Amino acid sequence: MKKVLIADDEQDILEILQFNLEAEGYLVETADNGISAIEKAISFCPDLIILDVMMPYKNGIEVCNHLRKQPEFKKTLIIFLTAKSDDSTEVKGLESGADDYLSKPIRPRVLMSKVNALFRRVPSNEKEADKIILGDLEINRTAYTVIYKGEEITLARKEFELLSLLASNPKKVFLRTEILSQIWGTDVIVGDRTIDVHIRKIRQKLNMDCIKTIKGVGYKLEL
Amino acid sequence: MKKVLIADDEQDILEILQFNLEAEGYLVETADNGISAIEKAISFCPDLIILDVMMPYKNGIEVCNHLRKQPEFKKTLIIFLTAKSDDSTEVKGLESGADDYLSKPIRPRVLMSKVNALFRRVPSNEKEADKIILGDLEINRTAYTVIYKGEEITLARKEFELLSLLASNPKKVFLRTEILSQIWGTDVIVGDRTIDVHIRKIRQKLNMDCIKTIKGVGYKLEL
DNA sequence: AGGTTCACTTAACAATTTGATAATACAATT
DNA sequence: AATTGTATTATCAAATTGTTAAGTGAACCT
Repeated sequence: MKKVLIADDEQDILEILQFNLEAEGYLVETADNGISAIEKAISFCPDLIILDVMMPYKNGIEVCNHLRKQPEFKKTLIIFLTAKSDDSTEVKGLESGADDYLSKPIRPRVLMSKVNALFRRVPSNEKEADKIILGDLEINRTAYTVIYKGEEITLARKEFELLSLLASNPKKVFLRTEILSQIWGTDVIVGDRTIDVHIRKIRQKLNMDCIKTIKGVGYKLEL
Repeated sequence: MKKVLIADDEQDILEILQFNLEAEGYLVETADNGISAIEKAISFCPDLIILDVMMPYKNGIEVCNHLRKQPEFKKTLIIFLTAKSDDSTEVKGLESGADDYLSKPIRPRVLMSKVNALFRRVPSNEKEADKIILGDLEINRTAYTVIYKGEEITLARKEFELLSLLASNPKKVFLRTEILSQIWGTDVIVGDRTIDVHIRKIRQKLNMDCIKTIKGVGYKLEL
C-alpha cells in the first residue's frame, strides 16, 4: 500500500485530499507546515509527498530542496500545490526536483489521475533493487550499509553513493563526467581531485583493490 | 541523446517547441496530425511524445490509446498539450496512459522543466555491454577490456580506441587521415609516425599479426 | 552562543602512465 | 642504388591519477 504525505496549511484542503486519496486506497498522513512536513517525511517514509508551496515556517520549495538532499528522498515523488500560477514558481518548483505541479483550485479527479500516472512510472519492487550482492561485497541501499568480507563498514554518504554507483553495473567503466553527473548533479561544480579522494577512501576503508582505474577514462568495479 | 516527437497541427507551436527542445540537446521530429504522429512514432522510436489533444484525423487521446496498446510504447513518455482546460479532458488524457498534461498557452520554460522532470524519473536504458567479437578477439567497450585468445590484455586508451576503430569495421581499410580524425580529432596535430607506433604496441601486446598494413594507404584488421 | 566533530572539498606535490617524436633500421618499389 | 614508406626502439614531455594534509561549513552537543 502506497503512502502519501500531504502538507498544506489549509485544513479543508487537507481533508479533501485525504478523503480522495484514502478512497483510492492510499495510506495518508498530513502536516500543516514546512517543519512538520520534514519531520513527518522522515518518520513516515512516504512514497509521495504533496506539498503546498505557501506554508508557514518553511515553504514547499524549501522543504523539497531540503528533502532532495537526503539520499532516502531522492526517489520519493513530490507534487507541488499552489494558487500562484506564474512561470517562475513552477519552474523553480520543478527544478528543485519535484515531479509535478498542480495549481489550485484543486480538482480531485485531476489530482488523482496525476497521482496514479506518477505511480505508474515508479516501479514498486524496491526491495530487490536496493540490495546489491557481489561476491564478498554486499551493499544495502535501504539500510545504508556495506558489508565486505563479512565485516560491516561505515561509509560516508558520497563514498556510499560512489560505491553504489560502481556496483550498480560492475565491470562497466564509469567516466568521470558520468560519476559527477550521477552523484554530484549537473549544476554542482567540484574540483578535479574530488572523485579520486573518495575513491581512495573507499579503497582504504574496505581495504580492497577491486576498484580499477582506467587512466584517461574512468573507474570500474571488478571483483 | 533523447528523442522527442512533437505532434500538433499548429505550425508555430511546433517551431517553438522544436527550438526549445533542441536548445536543450534533444533530438526532435514533428508531425502535424494524428495519423502521421503514429507513423513517426513507429519509425522514430522517441523517448517522449508531446501530443496536442486536438488534431486532424486522430486526436491526441486516440493516438495515445493506440500507442499504449503496442508493447514498444508502454514505456514511452507522453505529454498532452491542449487549450481546453476542463477536468474531464485532463482526466481522460491521464487515464489513457499519459504522464503529464500541459495547457496552452505554452510557456516554454515550464514545458522544459516538465520534460526534464519526467526524464529524471526514467533511468536512461543503460545499453547492454557493447561488445565486438571477432574470432579470437573480444573487445568490450563498456568494461574497456580486450580478450585475445582467452587472455585478457590491458591496452592504453589510444591503443584501445585504435583497435576498437579497426574492429568496428573489420576488413575495411582505414586511411591514416581517417584514423587521425576519428581518434585524435581534427584540431589536434600529431606527427607522421604516431599511428605506426600505436599499431606496433597493439601488435606487440596482443602478439598478433592480423592488423595488416596497406602501404601508402592505411591499416585494416583481418583475422 | 561556543565548541566539537564529521563529511566534503581543495591544494599541493609525488608517482605513474601515456603519448609523441626523433633516430635508426628495415622493406618494397622503381 | 635511390626513393618512398613503414617498423622499431628509446627517450622525454605531458597528462592523469594517488596521496596527504589542510580548509570549510553544516550538524550536533552541550
